[in-house]
Amino acid sequence: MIMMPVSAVLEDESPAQPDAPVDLGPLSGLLGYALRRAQLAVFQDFHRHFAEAGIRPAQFSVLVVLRHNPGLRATQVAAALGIKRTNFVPLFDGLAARGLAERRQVKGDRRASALFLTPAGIGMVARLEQLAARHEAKFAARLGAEGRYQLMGLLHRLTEAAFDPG
Amino acid sequence: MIMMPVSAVLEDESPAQPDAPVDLGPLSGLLGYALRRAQLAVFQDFHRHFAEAGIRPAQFSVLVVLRHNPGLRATQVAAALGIKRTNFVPLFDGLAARGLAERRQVKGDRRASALFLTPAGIGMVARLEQLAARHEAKFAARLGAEGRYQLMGLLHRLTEAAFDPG
DNA sequence: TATTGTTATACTCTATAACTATA
DNA sequence: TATAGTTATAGAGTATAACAATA
Repeated sequence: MIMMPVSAVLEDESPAQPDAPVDLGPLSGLLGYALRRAQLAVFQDFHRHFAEAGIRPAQFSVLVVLRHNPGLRATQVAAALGIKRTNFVPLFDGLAARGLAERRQVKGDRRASALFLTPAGIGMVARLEQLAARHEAKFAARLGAEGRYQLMGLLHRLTEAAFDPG
Repeated sequence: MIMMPVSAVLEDESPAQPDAPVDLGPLSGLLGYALRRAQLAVFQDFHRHFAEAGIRPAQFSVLVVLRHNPGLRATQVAAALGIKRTNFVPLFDGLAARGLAERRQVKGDRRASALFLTPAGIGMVARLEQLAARHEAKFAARLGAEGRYQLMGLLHRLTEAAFDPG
């Protein structure tokens, strides 16, 4: 027996009932849709943890890369993170304006500059990596160590496929 | 023994070598980073498949929901897809301007309108769902049926966790 | 000629506040 | 008072084109 909420409002178009659950159709079986929703969920949690530090995901990724690769050039950082050089400029400018990072002259190539964290930037990364660890632990707890390991492996397989358009 | 590429360019800052691979540090272990890269990879493939139809992911999701739930109101569609009502307006306007969807009066509530696809919109969705099936099959082939099933399950667990901020 | 960094620009997505016309 | 839809606006993210300085 099918029970449905009664609505006296809508008539001859047989439209959806106001309180009926929405049928996502083929959307619910699409990897891209599930990935987008999961990524938004994780990034919302990221934002909750990092809002106090005033750092967004893209900024975090730049800070971490410069922490582990001091002296990289803009083009290299951008390429490693999948950011276009042209968009990297204002992103880095924001970090530089806050005194977290800086450009230094490169001897032998006056076009380029080498990018470094300032001492303040290094301190900031140390703090952020602690926040990141707690943020990550929350999801690891939800998936279990094995589930998290499986997920990382599956995601890497998808990412690698991106550069091999079959 | 540690081997590293020689660079005569940079000196007393011991900066990274120009051609050395970039160390992503803790980024490579973060679920959020892996999710973002995987989602971008899948959406790039989506774009390759759907560019000829001139449909972006958000538009596709609205069309599919209206195909399977004719007569929904804007608020319901937006909520189901995680879009703010205010941002749904121009998104739907774009579909309406192309003759793919339309607003109809609701008898009994003159504030609201019921949303429907036009015949052209229904035809478009039929075509898009075929494109989506091929797009999806590409990634299913890369993961295997079992890997894809596991991935969907893990992603759902992350998404559900979003509404339970622990 | 090619590369590095940059400016200008535009479009999408996302977010908040505030308005209107209804209910 | 509350709700449905809308407008205006602003901030991020992402995209292309074009330029100057340098290699």
